[in-house]
Amino acid sequence: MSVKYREYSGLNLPSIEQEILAKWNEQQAFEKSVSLRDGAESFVFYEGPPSANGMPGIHHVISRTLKDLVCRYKTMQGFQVKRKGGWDTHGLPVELGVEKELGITKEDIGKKISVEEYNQKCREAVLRFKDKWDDLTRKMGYWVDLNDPYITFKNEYIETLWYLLKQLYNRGLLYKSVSIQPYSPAAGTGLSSHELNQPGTYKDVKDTSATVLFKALHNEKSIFLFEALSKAVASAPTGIEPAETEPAEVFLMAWTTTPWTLPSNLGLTVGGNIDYALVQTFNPYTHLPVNVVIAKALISKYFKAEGENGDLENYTAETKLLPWKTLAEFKGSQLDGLEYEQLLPFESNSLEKIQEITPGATPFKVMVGDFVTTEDGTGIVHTAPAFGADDYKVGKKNNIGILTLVDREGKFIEGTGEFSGRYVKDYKDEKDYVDVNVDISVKLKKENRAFKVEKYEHNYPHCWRTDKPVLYYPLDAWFIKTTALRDRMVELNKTIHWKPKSTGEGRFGNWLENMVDWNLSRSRFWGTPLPIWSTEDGADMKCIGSVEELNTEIKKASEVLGGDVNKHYLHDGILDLHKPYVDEVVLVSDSGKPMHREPDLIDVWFDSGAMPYAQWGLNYEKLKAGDPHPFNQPFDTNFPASFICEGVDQTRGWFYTLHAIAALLFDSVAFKTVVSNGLVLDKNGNKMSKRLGNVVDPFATIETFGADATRWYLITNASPWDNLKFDIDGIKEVQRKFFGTLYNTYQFFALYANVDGFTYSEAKIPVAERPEIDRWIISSLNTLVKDVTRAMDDYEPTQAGRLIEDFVDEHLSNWYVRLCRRRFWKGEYEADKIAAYQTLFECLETVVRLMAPVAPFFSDAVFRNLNEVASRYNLQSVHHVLFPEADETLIDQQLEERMQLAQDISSLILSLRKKVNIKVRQPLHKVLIPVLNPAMKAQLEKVEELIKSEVNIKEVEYLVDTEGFIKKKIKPNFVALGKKLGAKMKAVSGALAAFTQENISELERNGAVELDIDGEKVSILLNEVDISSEDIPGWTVANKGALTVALDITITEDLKQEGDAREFVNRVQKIRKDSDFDVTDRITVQIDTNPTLKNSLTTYKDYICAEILADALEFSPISAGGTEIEVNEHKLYTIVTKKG
RNA sequence: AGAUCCGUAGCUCAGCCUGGUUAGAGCACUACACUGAUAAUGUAGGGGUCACCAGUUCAAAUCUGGUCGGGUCUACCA
Repeated sequence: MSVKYREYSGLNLPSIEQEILAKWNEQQAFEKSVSLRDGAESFVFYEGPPSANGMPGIHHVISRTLKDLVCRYKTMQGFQVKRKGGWDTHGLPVELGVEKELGITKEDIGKKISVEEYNQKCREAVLRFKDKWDDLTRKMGYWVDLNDPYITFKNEYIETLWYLLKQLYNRGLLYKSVSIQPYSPAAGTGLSSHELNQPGTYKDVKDTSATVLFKALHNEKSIFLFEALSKAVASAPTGIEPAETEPAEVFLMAWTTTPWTLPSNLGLTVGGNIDYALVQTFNPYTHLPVNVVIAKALISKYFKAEGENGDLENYTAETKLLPWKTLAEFKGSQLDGLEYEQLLPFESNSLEKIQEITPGATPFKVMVGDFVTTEDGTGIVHTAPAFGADDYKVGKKNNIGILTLVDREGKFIEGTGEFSGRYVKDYKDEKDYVDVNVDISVKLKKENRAFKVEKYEHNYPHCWRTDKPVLYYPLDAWFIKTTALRDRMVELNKTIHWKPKSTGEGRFGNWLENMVDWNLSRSRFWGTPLPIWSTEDGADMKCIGSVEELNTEIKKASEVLGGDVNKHYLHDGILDLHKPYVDEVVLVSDSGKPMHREPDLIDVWFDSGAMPYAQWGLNYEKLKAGDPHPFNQPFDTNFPASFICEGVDQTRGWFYTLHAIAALLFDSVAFKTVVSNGLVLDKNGNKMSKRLGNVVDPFATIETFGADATRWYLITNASPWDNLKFDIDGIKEVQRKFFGTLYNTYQFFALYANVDGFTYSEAKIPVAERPEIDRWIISSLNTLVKDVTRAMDDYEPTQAGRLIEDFVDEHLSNWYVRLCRRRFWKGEYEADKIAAYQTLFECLETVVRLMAPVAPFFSDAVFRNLNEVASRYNLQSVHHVLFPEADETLIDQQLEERMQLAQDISSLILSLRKKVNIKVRQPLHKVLIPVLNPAMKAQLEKVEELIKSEVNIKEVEYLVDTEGFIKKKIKPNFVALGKKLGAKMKAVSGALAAFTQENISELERNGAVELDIDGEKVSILLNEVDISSEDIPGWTVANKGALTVALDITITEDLKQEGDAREFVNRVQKIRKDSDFDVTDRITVQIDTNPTLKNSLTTYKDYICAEILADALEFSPISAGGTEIEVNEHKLYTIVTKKG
């Protein structure tokens, strides 16, 4: 075994990581970190499965670092943390990738290429970059079980999904219904939201928009409108006579950018709280008098202000300015239920037809909907349930039926009059395409049913493949009735610990409140098939919940139906649960009819949301026993998750599907804590994208700067949930500042510990017996442990990391080591030195354990180096030991405070030295520190020695309050006084500012003072003010807060000589170093005669010799070969030689 | 359009929950020092209307409301 601490020749993080990786591999460090905790309490972690059909990016590094550090931390706290990896393998991105690669489109599948071949291609493509991912996982130090991951395309996985779906089905939570989905008539296919979000699909187009007039029926629902009308007419001095032949008409005005949907109109929707007005005016096309209902806020869009109350009587076709007049105002809710005349009646949309499709439907009425705005249009929304999701929803609620007068090719069906057979948009690139929307508008104009027709430019989605406008179309789909359990899901969500909180309450909470049923259907090829078989008339259905069940049903169907039915699946049963095989299977209904599979696949998000169960697979014994959790072990100890973590973009993705399935089927949360991290942007705050060329290659970053520096940077630079502007310079800074400093500290320790043979073999010196500074750093260290633990427990790794950084840099390196350097290289190997070694060792070892979760490599390297010599643990890796626990008895608040005082005072003295230009090497006689109270003096006395040596001062003199000598200032303590005084604060503050030195002294003597504020007596206590010294007349002083120091800058002859001596020592040390002498080499020194310096050097001969490891100083003339040095402006030659 | 996060020095971020009177670090820049840890370190300097507006309060970077700008998610609508 090595007895020396390893020393490095320079800090090379990547190479250290290589070494550690090799060790982990060879020693099975990860596996051991799990098996060492056998029998311990589990901390359950779920790995959100990435899709391995694309390259990993730097943004994957951040969430995986978070996952990893939490798991490592919990392991170090004694929990057992199993981390099963997983791969998301189904879904559109995979399919699109394969289509692109093969140069085919969806329509070609099943034609140019068989479904079987196509799916085979998908299966191959999906793990294409698995090696790259595994490589990144290893190199970034992410510990996750890669040997036995769950893979969503495996039969066992799909089978569990089927089991879950069947549970939903049995509970009536899985149902088939029509939904309005984006649909491309040109391509003949529905589009997923993903496809709709392809770049460039939304385009600005000019469409014919029409504001049309729906004629209100005159009955009790609308009576208030007609009454308002007749009242207005009656009160008018010369009203327009409602002619007998032409009864007054009231129109509801609605706007549409898709006039082709008008024949399918079945309702009008208004906002309940929106104000509407009944306006008397004329139709600008027919010039007939009309009375229209429109949202009050939108009147100005249709009528000019100058036309208000215009001359309605003398209006003619030639009148330029349309006169108008508000007759009545009312809320939208008053319009609810109002009926109107059908706008464009044809044979295909007669009431009989409508009720044939939807029995009992009551169309052509006004409804109230919350989606109505007064942004544009008229505030009355033309509602055609087939062609808009909102329309469908509100229509269904009000039972107005549904009409789909356009077929899947995008043309009007037969029975729509002159429009029959015409395409609603130019889907076929026809040469002489005439826009049917224009024709519809013209027809309406002629019929006095259009008020305004114009071209309207808006943003509309287009099919990314055909470039043709999408339309929203009703398609059959299977849904999970998530809304049935909405309240429970909201309730369960309240028990989840969200980081950050707002994502859970806001983004996720609101999402739950407004949740709609989950549309599971996807009409694609590569995915989990819906395990539902139905008869042709849809009367009988069967949902399959396991492979065994399917095989049984396969046999049964074959027996009942006979013939060739299922003949390929009789022997071995079904071997692959994907298309096309499942589609070949025919089952039989209880009534003996053949059943075919419902053609849909399910949403991939169901795949990943079901991973808590499917990752373990279905257990048949438990299933047969009727276990409510029939999954393989270790499911029971691994549900729900203690912790999961993914990007915020998963809030409505994975987080939601996990939550929904767990709530729906198991009345449980799926995870107790969830951390959602923000995005990684480039250094300018732009999203990284291949297109912009600003993506950061994680491999290159890790290879150049090391995984630890990268991880540390990602974690400490910003809170995980804030977006991170990724800047390479930031990593460089981390590397230099944090790892560099820590490395130096370790290197320093190793250097001297090796010289002295310190192996931590001596008995531990009780902390109480160690010097003040040791007790201080140990107190700070324990405070650090306490704070880091708190931060980590609260899932605030950013804070934890920053705390560690501050400790290493400010306390350990720049104060403890700096002040203690002498203790390591001077003197004998005895108590004080051993205490120093033990202290520094303990600090290093603890720091390394604290940082291990975030920086797993470097921490392990240092830990191993320390432990190989000291053998304090019988464990190989820092990741196997326990996380440090703070020892409260070692925390001394007073001590930490006074050390802060010492640091502040030293810094003040250094600034004074700088001001008067006296270097630190020149000793000074004394420093004066006014003390405001005995406690402060007691504190200072304890750190006096440290201050003296740090700033090279002989004596500290404390100035107690001798009146007049110290000038004091007084300031109200706002926190204390504010509460007491409230509004009088300003006056008191003014009064205190005017205090004289006598006033202050009086307050200090009596402990209180009475002030007269606006005739009121106010008593101010000593502890309600802050008194500080500000000046010592006749001295150069420096202040910081309540602290003041004054420096005696007289340099006596004696001090001067000592200064020379020190300067000389410094020069010789430099020579030693330049000559590459070992720190322990003894030397001889020859000095050229120099009268001024000889005196100084002789006086301090002993001191000098001790410092530079010389036996004597020899003064004799040097003729040649000497080194010229400069000691306080005196030039001097010297020869330094190694002895022996 | 809705939800949410963010806006503090040239850059990266603390401080905000729990309001308190000189708003802090680090990086970068400039000058000086220190040097047996040296690709480190210290001291000093410049640099801020705490995005904007209004309110609450004796007191607002901090609390409330609104506006603007940026990001993300969801939706896409007559």
